[in-house]
This record gives sequence, structure tokens and C-alpha cells, in this order.
Amino acid sequence: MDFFENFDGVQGGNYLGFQGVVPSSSLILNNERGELMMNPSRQKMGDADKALIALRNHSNAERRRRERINAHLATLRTLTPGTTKMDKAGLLSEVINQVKSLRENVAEATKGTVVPSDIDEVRVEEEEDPNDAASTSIRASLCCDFKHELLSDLREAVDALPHNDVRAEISTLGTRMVSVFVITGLKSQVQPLVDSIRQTFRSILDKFYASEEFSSRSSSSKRRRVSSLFASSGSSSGLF
Amino acid sequence: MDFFENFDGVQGGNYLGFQGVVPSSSLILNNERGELMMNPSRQKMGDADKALIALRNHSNAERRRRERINAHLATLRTLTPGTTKMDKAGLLSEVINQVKSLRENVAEATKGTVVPSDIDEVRVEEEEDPNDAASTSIRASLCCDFKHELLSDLREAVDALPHNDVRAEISTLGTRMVSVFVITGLKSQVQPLVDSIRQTFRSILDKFYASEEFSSRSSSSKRRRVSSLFASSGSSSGLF
DNA sequence: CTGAACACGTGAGGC
DNA sequence: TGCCTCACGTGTTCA
Repeated sequence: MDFFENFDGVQGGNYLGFQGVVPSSSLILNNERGELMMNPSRQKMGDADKALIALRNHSNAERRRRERINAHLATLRTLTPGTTKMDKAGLLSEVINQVKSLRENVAEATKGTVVPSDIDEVRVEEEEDPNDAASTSIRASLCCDFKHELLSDLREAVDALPHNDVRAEISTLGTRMVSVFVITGLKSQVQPLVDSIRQTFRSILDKFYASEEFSSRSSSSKRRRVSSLFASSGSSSGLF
Repeated sequence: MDFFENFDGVQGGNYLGFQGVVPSSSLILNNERGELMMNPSRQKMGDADKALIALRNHSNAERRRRERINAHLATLRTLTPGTTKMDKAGLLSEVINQVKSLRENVAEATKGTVVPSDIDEVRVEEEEDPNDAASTSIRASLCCDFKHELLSDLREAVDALPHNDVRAEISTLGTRMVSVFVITGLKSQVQPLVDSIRQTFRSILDKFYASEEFSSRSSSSKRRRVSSLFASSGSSSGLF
């Protein structure tokens, strides 16, 4: 195996690696990038020279690709705690765990977010399924003042949904309520369903507005969760 | 470059690759794993044979390492939507973006979670800093009935904290309140601070209990956010 | 045909 | 010593 001998001191299997010195007189080093070019003083290039320049460009490109990947791995390492001095594979497996646990966290956290706000709104949006990238899910919510009459309408709406996998939930807080539908396991044709649900929810909300018949319309001053920072000096904040 | 000729059809630079046939009579193929062993019928092994077996084991080990890494990359690809048919580097950069956005999501979601619950509790916990893996942060919360007298005690507590980077917030809901302190930028010695804060909060809560002087102690029946699933049949849920 | 992306085997170096 | 991880240059394939 002596034709594989390293004659420059660089690491790795640098079989035809020359550190900036080119053995053929018809080749020259490109100034901007460390790639090989034909020497302009020559007119023709031998096949051996062409092979050399191609090989050199190839190895340079491959090095750049490696650097790109390793840079991303380094970024992931800074983003993932406790992965310094860790194996490449170990780092990746740790990243996998982190992504999974982050998804569980955000799922748990958004689960607690079903608290009715003080503004009326209907939101229907498609969201990714954490466990299966191929299938998506729809999350539809309607937030408004609480009314018994709405419940039967909502039940009609949820019964009209395709029975893939439907979860429905209602939260109330004081006079406010929010109803959330989550339909999972959709494989395709999501957008029509999104539009349909949005229209249904909006008509329910409109019907609710009509039934209110302009009673106590302005300055409703709904109860509100108050949240404030400490005043920076003195403890006589206006809130308390 | 004809000494690099591929004489077996396998892909890649298999320089001394013989597909199961060993050119030296003193070597034999191990049955369980595709590694090279010494032929038991021989007594001694030449140095060339030893070099061959070492090389073969080395390349096999390297292949296993590659497979391990690529398996993790494949897992990440299934976990990250829209990364099929994507570059290795592109996949990693997408994973980075996903981790970052997931962290923002969970930060936003947990930010909305500062709604006082109906159980009294003090929680002090160390949590990771998303932007900097080297530094951690402490999140301390105290949840109880609202009392003006608590506020001065809380202000004392927040003033006593080391002024690294302190964020304090109070939320009230009806008769309930929750106070949250977040101290960021801690580099070390976190646990003593955690213990100190926990003790401070608990003493505040104890002081609050003492000031209540056993008034209206049992069956306090605090107001509660109601959250329920639809009953699976009939619309006469007891709730409504 | 050029360039990009991948798997491969190999040398270096760390325990 | 032996085993492991990493970077390197190379062969191959695909757009």
C-alpha cells in the first residue's frame, strides 16, 4: 500500500493532496477560491491535468459540504444542553429527545390555554400532527359570551364533522366561554373542511349576535384577567 | 489512477474490498459478524494478514457508525415535517429552526399559564435558558388567595434577590393571585438560590395562613375554571 | 458535462 | 495494545 503514502503532514487520507503546490506546470491556483485553474500561459491541457483539477475541485466541494453539516451540528450542540463532549450520534439522539419533549411541553402548555378571552373570535387553523408528519389536524375554536342556546348548535356542528378523530371541549370563565374542536388524522382535503368549519362557527356566532338583540351593547366592560409588572420603585402601584 | 480501479461492482471507494473472498489463506470470514478472523487451521499470522484484518474491522466499525448517525438523521426527518427529499444539511438547519420555534412556542404558552389556580402552592424550579445552554434560570411562583399584606413581603423578596436579571409579575383572578419571579443569567451556584427562594416563599405563605386566623377555614369552595368534554350521547350534560 | 450529494475506506489521534 | 470517533479524498449517481 505504499502508493498511498502521505508525503505532506496533513491529517486524513490525502492521497493526492498537495498543500498549495501543484506538480503540473499547466495548472495554477485560483486566487479567490482555493480551487485549481488552468495556467493562462499554456494553451492546452493534458488529460492528466484535467483529471487533477476535477479531483481537486471535487475534494474542495466535499470539504465545504462537510463544514456546512458540521456547522449545523455545532449550532445544535449549543442549543442542546449537556451535549458538549458528546458523540455526533449521541448529540443527534439527544436532539431527537429534546424535540419530542418540547412537543409534549407545548402540547401540555397549549392545553391549559383554553381559557376564554374577552374578545369574541372564531379561529380555525390547520396544525401539524407531532406524531405523524404525513397527517395533519384542525383546531377550531369559538370564543364568546356564554349562552345555553349555543350548545345545541355546537353539538350539531361536532356531529356533522367527519368522524375521523374528534375531540371537543368547552371551557367557561365567568360569563365567557370558549369551545374547541380538534380533528386529527386528516390525510388530505383539509382546506375544504377548514372553510366549512369556519363558516359554521361564524354563522353560530352571528346567530348569537342576532339573539342578543342589541341588549347592553356598548361599554360591556367584560371582566378581565389583570396582569402587571411590579412598579420599579415604591409599593403604591395603582392596581393594589 | 488505474490502481484505484473497482474490480468488484460495489459502490464507493472500496480500495481493498473483496466481497467475502479473502486473498490470504490464513484468514477466514467470521460467521456471526462480517468481520475477518484468523483461520484456526493456521498457527501463525503474518503481519500483512494482521494489517488486513485490522483494516477490515476498522471499515466495518466505521460503517456501523455511519449507519447509527444516518438512522438518527432519518428519525429527525420523520419528526420534522417537510424535510423529505431534503439535503442532509438542509434537514439539520430545519431541525434547528424547529427547535428554536418550539422553544418560543413553549415560552409563549407558559407565559399565558400565569393564571392563578385554586390550590395554594409555591413552586421554585430551575429551568434551561433557551438562548444560552451554559446559563440557567430560576422560575419561582407563589399561588394563594389575594391579600394586600403579601405584596410588601413579595417586594422585599424580589429586592433581596441578586440583581442578575429579575422579572417579576403578578396576576390576579377573582380572589386568587399568583406571583412569578424569573431570574435569568445564572452561571453557577443555582441550587442555594433555589432553596433560599423556596424558603422565603413558604414563610410568606405561612405568614399569610397565620394572618387568616382560621377564618372560614373548611369548605372554602373556591371558584374554579370548569373544563369538560362533551358527553358522548345526548346533549343533557349536567354542566349546562 | 458540470456540480451536488451520498457512502465508502482509510489515516490520525484520543482514551 | 485495541477500539472508537473524526476528517479526509474518492467513486458513484442523479439533476
